[in-house]
Amino acid sequence: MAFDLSHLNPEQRDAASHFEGPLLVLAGAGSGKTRVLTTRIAWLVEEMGVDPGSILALTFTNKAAGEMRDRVRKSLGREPTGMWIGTFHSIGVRILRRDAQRLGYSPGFSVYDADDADGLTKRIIRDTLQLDPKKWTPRSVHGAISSAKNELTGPDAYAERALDPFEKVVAQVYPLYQKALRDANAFDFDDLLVKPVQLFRDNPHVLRRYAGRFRFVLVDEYQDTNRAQYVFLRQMAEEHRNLFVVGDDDQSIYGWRGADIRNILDFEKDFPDARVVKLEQNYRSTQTILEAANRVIEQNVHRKGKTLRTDHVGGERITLVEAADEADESQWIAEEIRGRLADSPSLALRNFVVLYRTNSQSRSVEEALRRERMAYRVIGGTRFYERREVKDALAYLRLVANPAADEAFLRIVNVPRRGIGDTTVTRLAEHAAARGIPLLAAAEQAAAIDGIRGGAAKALPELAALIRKYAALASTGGMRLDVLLRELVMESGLVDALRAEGDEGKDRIENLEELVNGAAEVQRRLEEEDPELMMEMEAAGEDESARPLDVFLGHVALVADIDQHDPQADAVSMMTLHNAKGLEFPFVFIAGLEDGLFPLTRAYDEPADLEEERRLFYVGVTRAERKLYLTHAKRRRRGAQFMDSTPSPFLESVPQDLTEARRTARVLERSAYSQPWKSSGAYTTRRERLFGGSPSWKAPASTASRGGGGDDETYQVDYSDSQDLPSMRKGSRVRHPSFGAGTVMELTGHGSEVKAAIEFDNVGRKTVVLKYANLEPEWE
DNA sequence: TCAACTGCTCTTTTT
DNA sequence: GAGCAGTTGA
Repeated sequence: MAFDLSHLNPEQRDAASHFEGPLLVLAGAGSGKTRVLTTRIAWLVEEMGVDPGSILALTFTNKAAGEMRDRVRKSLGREPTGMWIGTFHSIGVRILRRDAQRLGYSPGFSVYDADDADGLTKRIIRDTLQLDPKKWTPRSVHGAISSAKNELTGPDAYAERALDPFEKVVAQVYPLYQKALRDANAFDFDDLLVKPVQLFRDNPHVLRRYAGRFRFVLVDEYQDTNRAQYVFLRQMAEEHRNLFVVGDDDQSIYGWRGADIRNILDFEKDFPDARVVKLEQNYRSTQTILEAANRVIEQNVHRKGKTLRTDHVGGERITLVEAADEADESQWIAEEIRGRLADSPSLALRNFVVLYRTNSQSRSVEEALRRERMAYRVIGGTRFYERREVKDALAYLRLVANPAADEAFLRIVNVPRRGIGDTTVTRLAEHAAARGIPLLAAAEQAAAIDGIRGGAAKALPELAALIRKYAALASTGGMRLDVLLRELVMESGLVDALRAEGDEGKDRIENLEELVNGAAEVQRRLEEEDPELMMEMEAAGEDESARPLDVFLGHVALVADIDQHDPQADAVSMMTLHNAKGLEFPFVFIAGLEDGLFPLTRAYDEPADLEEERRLFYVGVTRAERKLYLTHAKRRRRGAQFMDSTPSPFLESVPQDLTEARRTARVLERSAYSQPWKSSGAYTTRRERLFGGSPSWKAPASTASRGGGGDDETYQVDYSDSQDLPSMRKGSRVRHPSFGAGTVMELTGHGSEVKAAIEFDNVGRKTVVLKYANLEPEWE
């Protein structure tokens, strides 16, 4: 019986049943490219009798990899045993786990995250090179190194090309940085892409092993590949040439991290025997939405050029919303969702998504949804593993897995406090550097190091002994991973220290419990021999192999969404536009369509950047199946200051006959009476009542000439951002999250920098910056 | 020498 | 609010 391809249209079928040779699928948004990818995999296995173990499928996010694996499993009706499906980074880890010894690493290596990498860069700039880390910020230096690595430019080649002073500094740091990583038995994110390429280049027989095994290579979101990824693919496919890539140049939004749009534009040049299939039929959106999307992307010059078609006709108009400020905008969105739900009982919260350019925009939307008592989940933003206590616990664990991981050691050496300060650490680092040993090893000898005395001389060997003890436990495999982690956070004193922090510490302890649950999950999957995880256990080395601990840490480093594991939950989704790629929702709100925010101001410097912002907008528009809302606010707080905003120029490219314009009640009211100080809205009104009404302080006259004028400034503080900066006056009773209840004694400053001197009932007088203090009215 | 405190700066997007 | 540098008191 022939494999059934009847669920595909002719172009899709053409692509999915392509057997050998390079193929580029130029797939528009919503054209079913994921379906084509998974169908091709199933077709190869079922119809052509290809061994699943010879298929390698690469994606950019873990989410996409997980979905692809699920779909393949479903369409095969069984586990695709031996097939490798994963992100470029996770595949890199797998390869390195097996073959890192050839690069001088051991399989228990660490993966340094961005913080670790910045920290290491900083130490090199400050301590080794004795340069000023303020002048040469670790972030930008590491960014330059990262870019160089992604272009496969090594330290020597970089140094030859370094011209300006900044590049000269980078050229000094770069080789030291690479050496420090190797000494720490650690890879950074970029290494996970670059090191396999080096490995293959220097060991042709290793490449032959992989290329010989994976006869079919598939890549999703090919437009996002950078130079290193491109070379990796070329290495893998050079001989068999079965490279199947799917992408959309119009959705290239990762230029800033090295994605090279030329990889897709020049695919036919690079692979002259390549076939190209275009998928221009869109199955996702209404005609209205699609027409708008086409108009938007037409404005870009650098593109292959596709025009999406749909069989859907008509569709609801796109709603453009003008709001007074971000709180008003968020409130409007929340109420619109409520209204939609009330109109159609078949709709659920999960049918709605709010998209924005920057993570910080999520806050006001969250507040509005909370107020309306609607469930929501925020994708991205402050991730679980980025939380302080989680990073601390993981640092302990990483040190246990890899005693050479100096960044982990530095993180926890005085957490919880054990009386080890900067001076002690510096002495320790000097000792370690002189002997070429890791910090942890130096800590064992602390008592013998000049200048380390007293408490530190005792605490350091104790810490080292603790780590050694758990390292031994991890190696024998006698203790379950989750049990090990639990005991480690207890015995290290981490939990006790958090307990002493009070309410906030309680939340943090809960997060640690969550982490222990994550460890238990990995342990369980390994015990059940989950094929996906088992693959990482089979390291190539004979004497050393990966342990559950290594597998867990590898996952934590690469999998961002340990804490948002519930795709079925009925909740409104919120995420950045970058995170939205590949997803679809019936109802989509794109918030913050203001000049300077979206597109960001800095994008105006480079035409290419502006085109990338426009592609980002295009990605957002094409997420919508049924209805699209584009909202903007006339005024928004950005960082420490307020900005009057004009609508995004992107809105001009959306044809008027496809849209309807709306204004929030607050905007209407204000323009009707033109009395901006008479702000309305239930929430503000409640605040006004609570705080006794009229504003009781003014911007000092001296600031009146700044920005929009003095009146404006006062108005901003008192009303328009009342949710962030409650209106108050001398004598108001307030509650501070850590200081408790108190009475406002004095108000100084202006604009967003208003400070309040507060006499707290328990802790006395403190001065707080209103913007950050998170004060609540005290209910009495 | 260290912990606690003050004051200052910072906020694009992500593996 | 967080991270960091600089200061102060113990």
